Amino acid sequence: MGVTLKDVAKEAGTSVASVSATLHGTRGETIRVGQATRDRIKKAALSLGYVANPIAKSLATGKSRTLGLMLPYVDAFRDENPFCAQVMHGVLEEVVNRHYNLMLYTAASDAPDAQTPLLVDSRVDGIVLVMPEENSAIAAHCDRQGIPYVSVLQRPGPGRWCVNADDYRGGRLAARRLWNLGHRRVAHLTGSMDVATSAPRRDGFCAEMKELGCPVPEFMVVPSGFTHSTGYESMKILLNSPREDWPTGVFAANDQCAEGAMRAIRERKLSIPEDLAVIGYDDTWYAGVTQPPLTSVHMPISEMGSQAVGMLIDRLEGREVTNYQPLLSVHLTIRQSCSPFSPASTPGTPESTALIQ
Amino acid sequence: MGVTLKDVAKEAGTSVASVSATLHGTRGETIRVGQATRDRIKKAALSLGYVANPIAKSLATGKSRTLGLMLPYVDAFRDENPFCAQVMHGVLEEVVNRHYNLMLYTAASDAPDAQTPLLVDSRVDGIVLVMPEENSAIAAHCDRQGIPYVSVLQRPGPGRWCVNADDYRGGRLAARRLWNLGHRRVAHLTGSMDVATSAPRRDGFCAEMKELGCPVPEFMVVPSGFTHSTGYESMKILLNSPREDWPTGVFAANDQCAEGAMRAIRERKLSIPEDLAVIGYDDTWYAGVTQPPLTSVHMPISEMGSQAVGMLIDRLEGREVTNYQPLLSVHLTIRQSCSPFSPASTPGTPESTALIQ
DNA sequence: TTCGTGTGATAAAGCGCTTCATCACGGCGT
DNA sequence: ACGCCGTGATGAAGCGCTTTATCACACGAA
Repeated sequence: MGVTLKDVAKEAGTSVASVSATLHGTRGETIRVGQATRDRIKKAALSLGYVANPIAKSLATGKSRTLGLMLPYVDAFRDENPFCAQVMHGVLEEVVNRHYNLMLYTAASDAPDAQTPLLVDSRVDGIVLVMPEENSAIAAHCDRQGIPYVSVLQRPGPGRWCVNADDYRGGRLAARRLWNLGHRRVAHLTGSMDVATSAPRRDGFCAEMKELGCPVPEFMVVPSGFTHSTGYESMKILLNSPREDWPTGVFAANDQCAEGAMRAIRERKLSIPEDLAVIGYDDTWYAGVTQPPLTSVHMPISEMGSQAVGMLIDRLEGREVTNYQPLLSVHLTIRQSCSPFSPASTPGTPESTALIQ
Repeated sequence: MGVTLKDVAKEAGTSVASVSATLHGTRGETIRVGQATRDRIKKAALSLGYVANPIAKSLATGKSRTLGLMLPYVDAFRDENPFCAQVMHGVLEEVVNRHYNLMLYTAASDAPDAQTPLLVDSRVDGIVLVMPEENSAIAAHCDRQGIPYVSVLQRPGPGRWCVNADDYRGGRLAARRLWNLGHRRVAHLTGSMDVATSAPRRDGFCAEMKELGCPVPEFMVVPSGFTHSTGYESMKILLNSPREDWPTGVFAANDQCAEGAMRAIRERKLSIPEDLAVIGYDDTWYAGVTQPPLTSVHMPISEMGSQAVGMLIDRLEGREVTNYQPLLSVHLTIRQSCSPFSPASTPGTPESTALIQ
């Protein structure tokens, strides 16, 4: 266990320096090795089964070709929400593409003291922070330690590297869709206000409705959350109001929330989308398999992950990054939960099938 | 950037050795430091903001306190199946509990040559392999390099450390449930046969039905897969047979497959569970939000992840592990997709509500 | 006084790799 | 013939930490 450079050097009858230069191509000059020794070294390495020790390499170079991914909470994956998983997908993909490695960290919420962020150690060259909620402790730690990072879902700030999707526009798209289908009494189940994306989605939604001449009354904006159960509860609140106050269209915080809302709606024996249209957010695979399938604002989640990684690596390798606060665009994916026609029933409001983009 | 032991030593007016011993408690003897210097050192470290360099530590000790998690494919997270995400949850949780770190690897399917497994480098003390399909290349690489590993979902073999759930029993539970509810014409949509869990589930299912005096005819065992779409297609095949051959109960490969099957069933305007009962497998959160919610064989997925980590660390730290091929138990979680009563309709076969465990 | 012996502390040798500084050598221009 | 330079190759320092061997120094017992 553990063939070292020295072993290879001895076998090939050369020096460690030459072996190092040959096997791990030094960038260009300083060390030169002739073709003959090169071959001898390669053969020796192969026959001994040499495999480099990245730890030693890291110590010597000060770089580890490893990125960290900091997840907001330990439960990021038990969670019913595939969001983290999808960010991770993008991150992993790009990391693999670029021949980097990935370390996983979690901002353990149970130990909020100064210890925790120490997890983010010098094993990594830089880190990707998934920070739906502001957590300045970790960012501060990175700043202090001089660890470059880029955050996902954190609001832009001066000098802050962060990738976001256009939540405000997402809200507007949802509003426009409902309005186009003829809905005039619409509601919004907001995400948790601790999460940075919630407010812009709500604001975009309300702004668009207002511009369309149909402002959303305050009681139609119901605090909810990003889970199935919060969606269910919040929708029930709406449906407990007098019948004439019921919305005909609902814009939910995300897909899980929307499905929760749909459950509440079904329990009232209302049909979707005829009696009540529903729009979700995120457009994860989940939206495609609900019953009925969800119309949802599509957020390029895994792209956000890969962009973050891309920016980070570019920065680490000294390339210039012009836009370090990209705002990725969203669009609406239309399915049956909010459409003029339903698969199994009579057509709904048929006036506008106009594509929204 | 980079306060070293030496800096602290100078500041405290002592030697590096003492600082090392004080700050990173050496186990017991060899080096002794008096209380006075101890205090001085701690103060110095604090004031300089010293933080240890784990890379150097690793190089010196040969241990990294880091585990690797090898995922079967890059798309493990884009995938609609939350399985990987849940294993990961368990892994991460235990890793954090034990104060280890986690590196993420992926068996990139696009580069099946010898290069790939090199990703698993000596940065890790051991690795957890999630190997639904046999992939001996990676295992072989670990063997060769002497990297300890434990695999999840790999069939037991001599000397092989692996954690599994009792798939055979899971199949039996599903069969028993259907039988108890009076179903005599039952079908099984199998998982992909490349995946180790598929066969035992099928075998358990068929064995139980046979023992109950109701063997499953061969055409009722339909090759399917672990996705929504394969479930949909396979169910359609079943429903394309003459009406009198239709099953009254279906045991699907997993929850996604079951939901696909349910879609096919709905398209035929059959109701679930009255006309056709459906049982899923895995019992991820997904099973709870389908329409109707899925009865599903519960597999302790995240526990499998944490057990794997637990075993691995125990081994690494020289503790004795008596059972290195644990078979975790499964149970049936009953919901509406396979129950005598339906929420919105007439009772189905009311004979047996007996709990199955 | 002398010899252990326990205590506090340190110098220095690695861990496996990178890389700077240096060197030997042969060919070429003048 | 001399000095120069490009080429091939190497020794050794150093990355930040652990750990072994060693040492200095009292203090109590013989």
